[in-house]
Order: sequence, then C-alpha cells, then structure tokens
Amino acid sequence: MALTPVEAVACCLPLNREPLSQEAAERIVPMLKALADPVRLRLLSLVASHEGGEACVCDLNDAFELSQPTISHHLKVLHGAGLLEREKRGVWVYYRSSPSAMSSLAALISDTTT
Amino acid sequence: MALTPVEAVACCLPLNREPLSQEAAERIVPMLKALADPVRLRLLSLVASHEGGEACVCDLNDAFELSQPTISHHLKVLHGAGLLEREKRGVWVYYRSSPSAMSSLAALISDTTT
DNA sequence: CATAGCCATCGACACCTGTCAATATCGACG
DNA sequence: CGTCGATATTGACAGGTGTCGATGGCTATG
Repeated sequence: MALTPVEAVACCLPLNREPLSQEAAERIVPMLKALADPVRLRLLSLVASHEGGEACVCDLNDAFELSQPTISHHLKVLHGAGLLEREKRGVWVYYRSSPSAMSSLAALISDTTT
Repeated sequence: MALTPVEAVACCLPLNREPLSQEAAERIVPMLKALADPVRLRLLSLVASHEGGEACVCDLNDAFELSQPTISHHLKVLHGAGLLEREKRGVWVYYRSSPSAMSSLAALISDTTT
C-alpha cells in the first residue's frame, strides 16, 4: 500500500493485455478522475506546454474566468494524482508537469496489438 | 459540430504541445470521464483483453458483484464515449473495444519531448 | 400465442464534485 | 511589527453520478 498513483500505473500492463484487477483499477482511477475535468485538462495542458514545463499559479489564475480558490482546488487535485509537481519559490508557487506520469498513463491506454 | 468524442480527440495535438482550448477540452473530457471509474476501467480491460477484442454482456455481468442494470449503464457510458462498439447477435449483445479510440487518447497524453 | 431469457430503460436515493465567498496562512518589505 | 499580496483552506450549496429494484422490449423456442 501507500503507492502513489503514478507508481500504481507504472507497474500495470496495458488494458488489452490482461483483465485489470479491482485493486489495480481503484489505484489507477484517481489519475483518470483528475484528468476528467475540462478545467483540469486545460490546466495540465497549460503547464505542460509552457516554457520549461512549469508555470506560476498567478498565470494560471488569469487564464480562466474562475475564482482563485477554484483554480487552487483543481491544482491540488492534479498534484494529488501525481500529474503535477509543486514548488514554492519565494511568494510564488510553480507547478511542473510530470512526464513520467503522463507516459505511464499513455502506456496503460495505448494499444499493443499492432 | 456533432463530432464523436473519438474524432474530437483524434485531431488534437498532445497536451504538452500547445494549450488546449476550452472547446477542445470539453469535447475530450467525456472519454476521460468514461474511463475514470473503476468498474468501467475493468469492463474496458475485460473486453479489450478478451479473445477477439470482444465479449458478451452475459460474461461481463458475471465478472462483477453488481446488478445487471448497473453493468448495462456502465457499458452504455463506454459506448457513448466511443470506447466500446456494440453489436447485437441474436439474443446476445457483444461489445468490442475500439483500438483507434484508445490510441488517439494515448497520443493525446503521451509525452512528445523525448 | 405464451413463455422464458437477455439486455435496456426508468425512477429513486445516497454520495460525490465543482464552484464560490469568506477566511487563514505565509513570506516579503517597509 | 504591520501591512500587503500570493495561495491555500473551510463551509456551504447546486448539480452530477453510481447503484439498485422494478419494469419494458426483443428474440428464440415450444
């Protein structure tokens, strides 16, 4: 136990290789839930496509017509799922995308029959 | 408009190439929402890993300790998201996985910086 | 036509989730 | 130390979602 979501995904075979166990599914789902919201998907894309793969919260707030607590909440969900890393520098907080998390997820979903 | 979820995903650049627009995000999210449930993730894995990439509903019902309407509901969600195709053969209904949908999603998520 | 079996739909309920306003925390700077 | 600005947390609320029992539609078979 105490596996991070990313670790839970990284050790799984692709979906079409063998039936996923209930335990594995429940460990993986938090990452997919984190992605399954339009605001969070855009936040992740904003950070991942930003210069250096990181972005300041202040910039992210300005990109949406949503309250600051709402953006903070979504960033927390993405961070909790292991999709974003967090670093505080002075007064500002920077979020950085996690390529390993993304590629693990992609490997889980990707087709392996070809 | 009237794009299927799969078409909406297939024409998108990877998340880390450029910020996702709100419209694109909202079109993609239904597929991710469909995946973001442990029962549906296992259902998809069961079908995708099954011989021939298809499985009968009767087999899927037996794999879970859930009511038949609940499984039917989850299959409908996966079908609506374009992740499963549906075919009725006589009394039985078969669901088949959609490799193109899966690989489109994987391409969206996968890292392209390496 | 009657029955039986497979699957879908409906209606109801408890629970989860996205959002906001208000407030707290924390670091920088006079 | 007091203030200000950047983020996070809390509490509350509306709407969404997973589950079930009951029921309906369809198809094969007597």
